[in-house]
Amino acid sequence: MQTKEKIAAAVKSAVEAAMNDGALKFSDTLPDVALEVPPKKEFGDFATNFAMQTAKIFRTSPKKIAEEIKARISSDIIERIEIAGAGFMNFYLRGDVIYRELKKIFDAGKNFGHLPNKGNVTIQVEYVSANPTGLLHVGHGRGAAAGSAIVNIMRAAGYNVESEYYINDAGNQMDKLTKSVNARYLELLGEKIDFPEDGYQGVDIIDTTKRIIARHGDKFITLPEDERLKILGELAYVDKMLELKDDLENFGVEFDVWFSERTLHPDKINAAIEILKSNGGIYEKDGALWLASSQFGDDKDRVVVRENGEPTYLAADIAYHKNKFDRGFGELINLWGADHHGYVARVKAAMKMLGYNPEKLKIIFLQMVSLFRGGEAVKMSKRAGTAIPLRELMAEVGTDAARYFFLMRSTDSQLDFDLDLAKSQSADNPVYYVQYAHARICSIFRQTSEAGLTIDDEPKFSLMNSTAEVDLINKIFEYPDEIAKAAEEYAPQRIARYVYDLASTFSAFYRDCRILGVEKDLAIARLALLKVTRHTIEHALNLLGVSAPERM
RNA sequence: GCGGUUGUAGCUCAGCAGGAUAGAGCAACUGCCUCCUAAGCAGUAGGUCGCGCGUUCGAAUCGCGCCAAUCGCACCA
Repeated sequence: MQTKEKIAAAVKSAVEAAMNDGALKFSDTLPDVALEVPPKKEFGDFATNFAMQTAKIFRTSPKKIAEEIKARISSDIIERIEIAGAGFMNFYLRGDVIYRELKKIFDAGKNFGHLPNKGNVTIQVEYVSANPTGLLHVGHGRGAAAGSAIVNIMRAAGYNVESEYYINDAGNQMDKLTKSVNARYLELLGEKIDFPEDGYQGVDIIDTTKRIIARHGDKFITLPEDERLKILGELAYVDKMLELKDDLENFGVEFDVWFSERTLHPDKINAAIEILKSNGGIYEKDGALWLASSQFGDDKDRVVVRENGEPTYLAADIAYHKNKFDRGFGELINLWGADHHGYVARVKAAMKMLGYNPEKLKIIFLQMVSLFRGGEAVKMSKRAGTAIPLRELMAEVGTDAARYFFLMRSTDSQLDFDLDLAKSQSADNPVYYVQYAHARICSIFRQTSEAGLTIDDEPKFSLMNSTAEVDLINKIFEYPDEIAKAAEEYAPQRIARYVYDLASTFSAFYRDCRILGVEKDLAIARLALLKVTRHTIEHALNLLGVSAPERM
């Protein structure tokens, strides 16, 4: 049991004792005993506002409640309790508690940071899901970083997670890709063409076409238009998918499942539509089929099948989400660009009408990314003629900096990405700062190892009682809680922030506490603490998908 | 007009299941390398938490209204 839980349990039984004695009376349900690490050290190691929260329930002053609890509490880890402020209970732990706790973490080794399994349900996280019609841009990069970090964090927190990429490989966008590549193909082979008005203008389309020509030459030029379109479309699709997977791999992003939209056409889409038709969720009007989404919170009804018989994107999305629910996930998490928020109501309405619980579908929005260089916004890529491709960003600032910067901010804040800062190799740059702390620890290990200093199984942790040492120990204790919260809130920025704070706490330790040149038992205890610290930094950086270099 | 998100130090942002004197980094100023990486550390200064009203013993945090920024409101995705 964690220290926190032990204290909470002790408080709870004290409350029960007080009620049995008649000192406290109530007729309502009591809240949980929430323990927090107080903002100031003089407020103890842990604190709870339980007495203040229950003042109304017990119809007594918070101070009296706190006194009654304090009088009845019994715990072998609490040294003393002080009642402060408006009724806070501040707990001061017995001196040896943190060393026993540290020993547990030390013994856990690489398992520290991996929380107990949360049961058998699997949670699906779907993210990126960009159309295979162009290069991933920095907005997708933010989604890729956030999605992969959330998956990593949730797994560390003990959830079973499956990641998925939905490939929009059907419909208009693919037609546009096909027409664009066809035009470039003819153009590159010397034909005079009119580039399609709604085609993709980016150079990446020309690059794709060049690769196709390099492989297959001009042999499609003589084919009838429809046959050529069919072949070029497929070749372009394959090329675009390779390009996309390549970028993601270089960005440290992997998926368990690649789900093709084509597999939904037409049977699964029709099946979903039939169900909705039969239960009144879909009706016909003006030659089109409409989803009656306004009955379930949407602004208006939406077209599912166009007048011309083509299903809309929404039709595929309904079938897709139905399929997800049918696969039995305990929870579905989608990461969407903020510009898609208008879709939530209609998709949830459809799920409700299909008999699923829309509450199980959680949608996380990623706000926009703006790049800045020299204080100026950078909007377009000079080479690509489009939004800045992720690969250009990676080439400029590196994967580690790109990922860390994407993850520093909460997903629902717009992100100003300072390219100059991300590139700078200085303490101003948070990712370097954290990595530097890790490299420094590794350096210490190299030198202590040369000096013949080795850690044994029973380091004398209690020798470490200075502020810098105790601060670092306590900071490490916070890690499992941070993982749990980051997972619950889908908030990778918590980990980014935590590891930065940890690096900062370590830096103070580094200043005050030498290893080489101090008495051997103390040196070994400190070294053991650094082992735990190094592991924690590395573990947290891994969750973020950022490397932990041993030298810098 | 309707809806989402955001508004906290000069700048970029944490904090938001209500709680103790609102935090961090950058920028500014001041110190610190005979010492395991100065890619570092310590300190000073900097705030009507957009505005107003309300709920509460207590509001940056919850509710309502307003203002501003941004995204969206297709038989596009």
